[in-house]
Amino acid sequence: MRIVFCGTPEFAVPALQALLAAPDITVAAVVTQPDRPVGREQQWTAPPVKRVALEAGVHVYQPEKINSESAHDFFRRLAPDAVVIIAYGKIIPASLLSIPPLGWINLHASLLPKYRGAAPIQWAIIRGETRTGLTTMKIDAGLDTGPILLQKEIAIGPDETAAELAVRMAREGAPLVLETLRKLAAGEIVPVEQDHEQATFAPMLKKEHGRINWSQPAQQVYNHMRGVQPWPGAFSNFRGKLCHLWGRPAQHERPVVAPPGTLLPRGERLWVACGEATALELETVQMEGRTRVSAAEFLRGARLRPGEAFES
RNA sequence: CGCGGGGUGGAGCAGUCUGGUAGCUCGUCGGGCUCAUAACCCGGAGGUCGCUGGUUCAAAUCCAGCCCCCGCAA
Repeated sequence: MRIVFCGTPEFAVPALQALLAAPDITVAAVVTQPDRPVGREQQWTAPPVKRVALEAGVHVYQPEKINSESAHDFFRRLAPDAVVIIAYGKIIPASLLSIPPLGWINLHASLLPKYRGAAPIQWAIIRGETRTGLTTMKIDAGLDTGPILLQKEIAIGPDETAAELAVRMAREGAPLVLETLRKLAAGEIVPVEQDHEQATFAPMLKKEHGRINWSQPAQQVYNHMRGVQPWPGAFSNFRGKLCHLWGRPAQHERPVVAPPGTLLPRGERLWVACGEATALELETVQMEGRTRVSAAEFLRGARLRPGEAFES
């Protein structure tokens, strides 16, 4: 089977590697986002998928616009049996979707129709889910609305972060993609229309999604912290400065009597009052312009006044 | 030249604007105290204040250049 692979970040890498290693599959080309300047120094950086493709000696195509005449020519000329698209980062126009006979096969990191959109892993954790899953589907004109091919459930660990879960799901998704392609080619899969009534959405995270809401119970604050790793990270404001925080729900028998956001030193340890009389224990703190330090180190330098609180 | 914060004994910070003997919390070492504690008390060691140059009677502090770290933005 001849395929074209479209993908960009680390999440797409395991599936690409599996496809490259599969004896019955030929990766005719890899399509990925253009190199972009990254980081404070604005260094031009190739997407992870591109690096893997180049190592494997596969042709790489990085169009600025996927909805262009040259992109259409590219796909028509290669004439793949199927296109595998994983976290590519652009909406594919319908005129391209009809080119491969087996269609465009997408790996999505949720049990569709739940968590449609760009950040399904993050939102599943933020919402406190204990299980999620992987779905392969045929791309159609909508956003993650295509018919389902295969699904696999994945348990979410109680302390797992979005970054950790993403690595795990990318790895588990690779064989699922292979299985989907093979069974689809063999006619062993009947695509199942999604139950659109049940759909929920997982929009791309923005910076402000990282801001902590201290009026939520500690467990919810913790779920939020886990879900926004590694970006945008969970943060609040302290003494007028942005402050990235890592922690976990505090163990306590008595209700915590302090307004949400109040910093509560307990010797070398540091709690923050949350909603419903709960508290979160901070493990590490990173004030803007400073390096990340333990709660104990933060306390030594901060000289907290009684009743001081995170501003929001 | 994208914007901004920072580099001070082993750790985290204050001091820099308003130059004038290097400070706080902790650790460490020695001693003491206590049934006990988020323990406490006394004493000691440990610093080229990122680097280079300049201004000055005098620079952690003012000026210039360089190195490194971080937040934002992309």
